[in-house]
Amino acid sequence: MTEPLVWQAPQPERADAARNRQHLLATAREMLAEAGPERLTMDALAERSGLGKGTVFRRFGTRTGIFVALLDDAERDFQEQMLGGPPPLGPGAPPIDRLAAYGEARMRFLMDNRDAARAALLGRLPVPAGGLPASLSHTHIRMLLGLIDLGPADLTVLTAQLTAALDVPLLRYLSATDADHAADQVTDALANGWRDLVRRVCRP
Amino acid sequence: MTEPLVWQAPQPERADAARNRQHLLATAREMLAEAGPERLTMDALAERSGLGKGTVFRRFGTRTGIFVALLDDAERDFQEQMLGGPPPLGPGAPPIDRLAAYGEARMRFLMDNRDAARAALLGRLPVPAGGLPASLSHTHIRMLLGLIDLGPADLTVLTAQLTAALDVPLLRYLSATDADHAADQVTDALANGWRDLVRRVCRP
DNA sequence: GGCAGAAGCGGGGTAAAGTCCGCTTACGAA
DNA sequence: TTCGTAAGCGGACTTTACCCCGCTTCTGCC
Repeated sequence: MTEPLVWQAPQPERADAARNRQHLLATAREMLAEAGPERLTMDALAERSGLGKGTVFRRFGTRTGIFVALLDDAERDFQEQMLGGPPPLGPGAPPIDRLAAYGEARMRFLMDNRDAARAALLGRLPVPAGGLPASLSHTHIRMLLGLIDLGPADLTVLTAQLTAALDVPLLRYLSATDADHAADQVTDALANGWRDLVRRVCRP
Repeated sequence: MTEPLVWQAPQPERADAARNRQHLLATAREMLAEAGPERLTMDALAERSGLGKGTVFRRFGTRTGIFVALLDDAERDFQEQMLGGPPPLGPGAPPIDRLAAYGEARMRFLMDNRDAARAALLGRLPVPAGGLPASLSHTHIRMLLGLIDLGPADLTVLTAQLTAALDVPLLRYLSATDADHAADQVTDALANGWRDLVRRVCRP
């Protein structure tokens, strides 16, 4: 019996619970847009949504859990593009190109959801007991690396390294106090850097 | 006028302040060794050291600041090895070898100070306004990369990527609930992975 | 429909981070 | 030595995440 990857409510959710979850997510999104992440407190969310504090915690586990849920939600269609959309992001292109394209797409995605991304990814990560983590990003990168001929390589470690190299520089930037200043240039530089890193790592 | 890299008390510290700082650090180290990081609260540290809570915050800024200070302290002699010790860690070896050796050394260092490292690096990083960060690790890696012929490359981004690829996988492991289980094997695997990554990135 | 018991709910309670501000102390200059 | 003042100190206060547990509401089953 393994722990779930990230915190989540037990499987078969009762109808009222599901309704509340949706309501809470919608309210959270509103509050985030209106007043920024630091104003999104558990008490405020409970009050504004007309539910009890206990309920909020039951649904999301921790404050970070709210941002993770928000990001998951936004990630859903991004994920579809990734798994079944047109190349180079979707299947059909050579895996190295898909890897490069994936990095750029993920960066733009995180950038577009910067508030949630910052709070979700900087918050203390829930780590599954007894194993290495497997976020969506991690899984996808590992899958693509498996399709590339890399010679002798420890794919587990390489995946962890590349996942970190993809997310962390952007997160660092997003945490800077003036993160909105030159957002596009920075994103471009990071996307180019990712492309270059992939090329260096994967060339024969 | 730039912000300091990490939070620190204003420059010329009064004698009583310096004494208190040392006393607090020593007490913190004791508490960490005796009861683990989660028991090291600001209140507890203040009480045990016989000082006021305000003083603790004045010295370290935030809770994370204490772990950062602890780690900095431990890092001092490691740093000397790095800057002036024998090759391949110190100067004299080819920069690629130094880079590889540095990664392994840093991993062992973080592993030896895992409690402080985890708390310091997972805690919300204080990010300097208006620029990319420059931790000791970051600076050293950037310096070494500057000595290597990499062809066209954005060294700023590459440095951020490699710094992340070095620290994050280990931190993830350190955050796992059973982090002490197979510590040495994991460290070895990560060190090998780092060596391999450096080789891939830096080969002509 | 009625029932049992699990799932969900609410909101008061606790602990710990971080702030504030009036009092005290070190220390350079006269 | 004395004095002015900036630095330091302490601890009450505020805020907020997170826990607890008695009560309520679903929902599958007869």
